[in-house]
Amino acid sequence: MTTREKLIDSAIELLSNRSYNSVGVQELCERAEVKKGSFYHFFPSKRDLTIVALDTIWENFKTQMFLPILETDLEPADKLKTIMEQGYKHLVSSKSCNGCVSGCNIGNLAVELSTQDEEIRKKIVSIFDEWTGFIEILIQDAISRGQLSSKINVRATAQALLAFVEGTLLLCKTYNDPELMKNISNNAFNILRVIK
Amino acid sequence: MTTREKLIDSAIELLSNRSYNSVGVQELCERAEVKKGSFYHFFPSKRDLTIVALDTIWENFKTQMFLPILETDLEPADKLKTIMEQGYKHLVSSKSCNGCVSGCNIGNLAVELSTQDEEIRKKIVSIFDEWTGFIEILIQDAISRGQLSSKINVRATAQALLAFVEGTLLLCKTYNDPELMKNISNNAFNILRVIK
DNA sequence: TTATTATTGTACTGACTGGTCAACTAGAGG
DNA sequence: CCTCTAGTTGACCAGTCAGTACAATAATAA
Repeated sequence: MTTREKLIDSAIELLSNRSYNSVGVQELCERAEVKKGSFYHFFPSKRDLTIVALDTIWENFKTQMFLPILETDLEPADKLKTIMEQGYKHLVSSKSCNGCVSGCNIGNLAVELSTQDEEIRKKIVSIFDEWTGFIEILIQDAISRGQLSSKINVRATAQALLAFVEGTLLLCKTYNDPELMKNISNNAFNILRVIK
Repeated sequence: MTTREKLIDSAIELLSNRSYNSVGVQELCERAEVKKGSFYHFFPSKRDLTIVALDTIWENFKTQMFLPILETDLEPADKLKTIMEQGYKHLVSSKSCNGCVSGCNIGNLAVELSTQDEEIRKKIVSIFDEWTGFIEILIQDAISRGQLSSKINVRATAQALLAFVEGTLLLCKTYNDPELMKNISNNAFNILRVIK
């Protein structure tokens, strides 16, 4: 593994379990077993490493878990269910590994930095846009199967789903309990009847 | 206003728009026009002030916006709609005031600190528990009016709603756009048909 | 009045922050 | 052999961090 890769890995690991402002360049380097000078040889700043880490996190999530599920021939609803199940498993393993539920790595940075770092905010927006785009395809699929009205606002519905997922991860992190995810997603469909 | 109150106000203001780790004790004191010595006379640590600020934020939200709506004689669904509308207005005014959507002050601290400060995490859990409790009452009301099946898991449904609200605020903050809240909540009811 | 307590002000600590820099090493191409 | 370059190193900034020490002052009570 190259020095650059070691730094990215270190950033993903540390930022996943802690926060941007609580992780220092020094610690980033120590975990990567790299000297500070090397850090600034490969990345102009901590923020730049974070942006690359963000891209890597999203790329990994997309190619290793999200897309493989979307490319199956499951029903749209079952795809969603599978995604939630995979998310649950991820939370369980992350908790057993480091003692706490870390939630969504991307959402975490979004919350912490959106009002403070415009560049990182924009990067996360582009990730959320792409994410929403995939959900839109899924919803379009449901529409073409006659499971959803063709009159709905596809984009807003996809965003609502993403919001629901992010919010669920936020609660799991706060309660430090992956089981919440099961309960919440099993009862999510009741929301509709309350809202409308 | 007492020195103590000035410090709490300052904490609420700064923590609402930024993050815990990016706000220092010195800045907290400057905004409150209070010297550091006074800070540590009234609060043993930055964390303790944060916990008091968290309590105050929740108390204000509860008594000034949440409870007044719950105590009207609106239908449960209309109460929820009103809460979302009020939330939207709050986002709009916060954005016009300081240029960015700050999301949920409580959720923000939850995300940043849940894996790092057990005391603050527990405080937020107790707030979310209370919040969920009020939503449960609302759902029970809907059940007793025959608008929801009595077989549903009331607590998990309430948590799902809270997750949805928190996730929506997270997206609004990331996109720095209050309008998302309108679109998302208007299309939330489509989620159900996708999920189930 | 005096004694006591609550509050404020100033100066400071040691550790840590993100970031810079000049010196150095290893290896490739000629 | 020399030279060039990418990579590496550790010392070193200036500034900030949360928190402390303690004297000076204000308010209160006896």
